[in-house]
Amino acid sequence: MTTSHSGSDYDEDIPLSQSVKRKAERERETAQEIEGSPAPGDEEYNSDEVLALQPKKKKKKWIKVKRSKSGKITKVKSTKKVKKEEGDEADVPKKEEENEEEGEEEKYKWWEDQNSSDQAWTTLKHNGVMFPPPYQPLPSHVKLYYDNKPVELPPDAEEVAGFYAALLETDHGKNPVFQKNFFHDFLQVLKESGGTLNGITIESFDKCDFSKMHAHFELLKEEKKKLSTQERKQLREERLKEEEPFRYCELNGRKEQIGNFRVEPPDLFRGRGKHPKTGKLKRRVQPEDIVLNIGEGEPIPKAPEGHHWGEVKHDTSVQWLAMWRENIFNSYKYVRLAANSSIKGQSDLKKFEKARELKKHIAAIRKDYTRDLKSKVMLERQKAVAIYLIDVFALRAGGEKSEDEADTVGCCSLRYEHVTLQPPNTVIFDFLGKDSIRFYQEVEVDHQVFKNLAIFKRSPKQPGHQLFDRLEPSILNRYFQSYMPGLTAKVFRTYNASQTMQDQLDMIPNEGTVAEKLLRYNAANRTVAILCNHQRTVTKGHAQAVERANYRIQELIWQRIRLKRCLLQMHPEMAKEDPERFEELSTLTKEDEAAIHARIIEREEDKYRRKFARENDKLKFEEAELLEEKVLNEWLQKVEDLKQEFAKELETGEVEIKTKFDSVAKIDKQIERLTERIATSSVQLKDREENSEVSLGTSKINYIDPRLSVAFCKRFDVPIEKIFTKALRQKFDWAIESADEDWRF
DNA sequence: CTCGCGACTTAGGAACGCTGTC
DNA sequence: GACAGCGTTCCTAAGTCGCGAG
Repeated sequence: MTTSHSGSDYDEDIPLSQSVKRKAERERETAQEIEGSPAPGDEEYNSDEVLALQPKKKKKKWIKVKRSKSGKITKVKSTKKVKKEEGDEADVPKKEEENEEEGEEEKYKWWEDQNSSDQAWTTLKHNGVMFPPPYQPLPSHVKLYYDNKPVELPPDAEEVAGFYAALLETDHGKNPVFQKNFFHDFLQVLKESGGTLNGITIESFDKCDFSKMHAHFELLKEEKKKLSTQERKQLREERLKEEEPFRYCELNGRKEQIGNFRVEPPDLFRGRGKHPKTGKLKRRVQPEDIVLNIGEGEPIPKAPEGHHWGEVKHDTSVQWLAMWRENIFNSYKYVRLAANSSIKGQSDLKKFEKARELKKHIAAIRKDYTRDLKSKVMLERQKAVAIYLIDVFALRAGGEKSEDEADTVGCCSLRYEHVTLQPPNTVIFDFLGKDSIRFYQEVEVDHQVFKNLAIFKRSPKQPGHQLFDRLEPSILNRYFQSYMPGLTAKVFRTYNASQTMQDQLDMIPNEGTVAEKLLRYNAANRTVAILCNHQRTVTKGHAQAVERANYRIQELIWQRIRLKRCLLQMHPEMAKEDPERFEELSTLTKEDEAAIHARIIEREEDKYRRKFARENDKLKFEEAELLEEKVLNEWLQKVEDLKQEFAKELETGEVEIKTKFDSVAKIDKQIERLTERIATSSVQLKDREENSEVSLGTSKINYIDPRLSVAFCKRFDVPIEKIFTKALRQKFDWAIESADEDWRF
């Protein structure tokens, strides 16, 4: 926390408990001019609010000018209510064939229970955690080279070097910060394990050659890729069997899945964005580091041979089964239940019910912040603008961050340089949010918001300074509680996401094929994802994939044109009878057609060459006689024939009519088929492109009330499997079973 | 009464493995 | 029958926010 450091004391912010008075004050205020420079009234907050400007770096990196003390609100314990969604009118007939969830045991419908306990659990039984395998030293011919000389590393140091070598060619491996942090920790471990075994002293990262180690890991990867389906299955089964005891626990007497039962293996920390600590060694977790949480009186799982647990406790107020402290931030890691567990489901349901509750208050909140945009008290104005941003642009709260984390921001931590103002009321947001994902938006905002942002940026503030120098999430959240218990900044994201989804789904007409409905559902989903700024990086091959898909569509159109040419060849009079139908013939230029031919030829040749290589590979492996070059040439001759045919076709404009398509009826049918394929391919491509930078999953999993999707499926007769994967169906079982087609957010 | 810590949700990318297409 | 391309699952980092120790 930054403490008050300049001489001046700032205005006493009015405690919330006096909001009535605040209101009276505001009512005296007259409506302000909007356009042009801020009207005098806009600036009528106390003038002693001089902004402190000396960059004051304590723990915090960014200048916070003043922290205000606001009055406290009596906290209201959130009333827990288990929502009762009856409405299961036994009208779920088509679900019967869904037998994938092995329904051996009676399913526990926790959402039908009146559960109001504040304990996380009453009984809990589990087998502890699964440790990663111990380090396997590399074969003796695989070494790190230093100054071109092979280095004998003690296993502990070799392991760390290996972590880096594996990443050598990745973005992490090439990142200087990553390299520096890794190298520092590597030397540390090397020192701890007594230095190299062949007298080499390692001092300089640049003299280290990890390429041999890297090549070794690549080789392993290749081998793994080559495994046959059988071998894979075998390995999988072995793994599953080994995991079995750790996968499940007994919670309140019922078997439930555990989420991350595996202890995180040692590795180099891969921080996201410009992370100061990226590349540091994440050390191996020992049983002694682990705290188990388990029911009183239950058998304590055995720690691995020669080890013991750090601690065993019986805390029924928390959800975790085990935890340990990691060494990068000295923070905790927890082993908890899977997403499909009753505990997680309950929290989820509660979250959405809380968001729905906000519906009842949102009008008042909006009215109040609109009014407070003109408050005379700086804190109030900042609050109003911040809430506006959270409400309208779905920003996160934005808590303070320390120096040793990536520089990312949310609403309260926005800085001068993140917001650009373009009169009359356009704002450009440009900052890195959670996970260093860029938030870039040019938007028009409320005029008063615009004016206020200008005030918040006014000199002497400059880049590096906090926009909301008096705000922190806790202030906002405390204020939110006055509207509704449990209301916090993040509830707005849930509320706005689900409400948006509801609105979008309402606009979908109940018509068309399942595929069409799905497309529209995804479009709605996408609107939400965009609202929440859920992005993904386009995959490496994306541009190429799009190009290829476009080619495919072009080729389908070309095929259709050819068929139409056949029609005309057989019945020239058709051109006059239905000129529209043959319009597209003239849209294809000779150059385009030649290009299409060339592509097809190339692809065909490629195909045969690859086939040849593949079969010979196989034969070689079987030590059988290899195919002769002659075979390949025969295949290629086929392609050559095709090429000739194309060339002739291009020259004469005549298509050779195949017996397959020798009647009008046959051709018509084929044209119809092609037309269909062209349509679906085009739609799919468009959808894919629009999705290439948007991640739909995050909002589906965390923000959109699943009951919306369930209701949509029931109302529109879309199988739920089309929308929820198996894992999601398990996670949202409560929603699938409780929401009917009329359910509304 | 504060604030640092503890516990929880939310997040994107890597790894995995299935499937539709030729 | 191979295999690219894709969706799904796994992994763990990075947020939010309440609460209790001092």
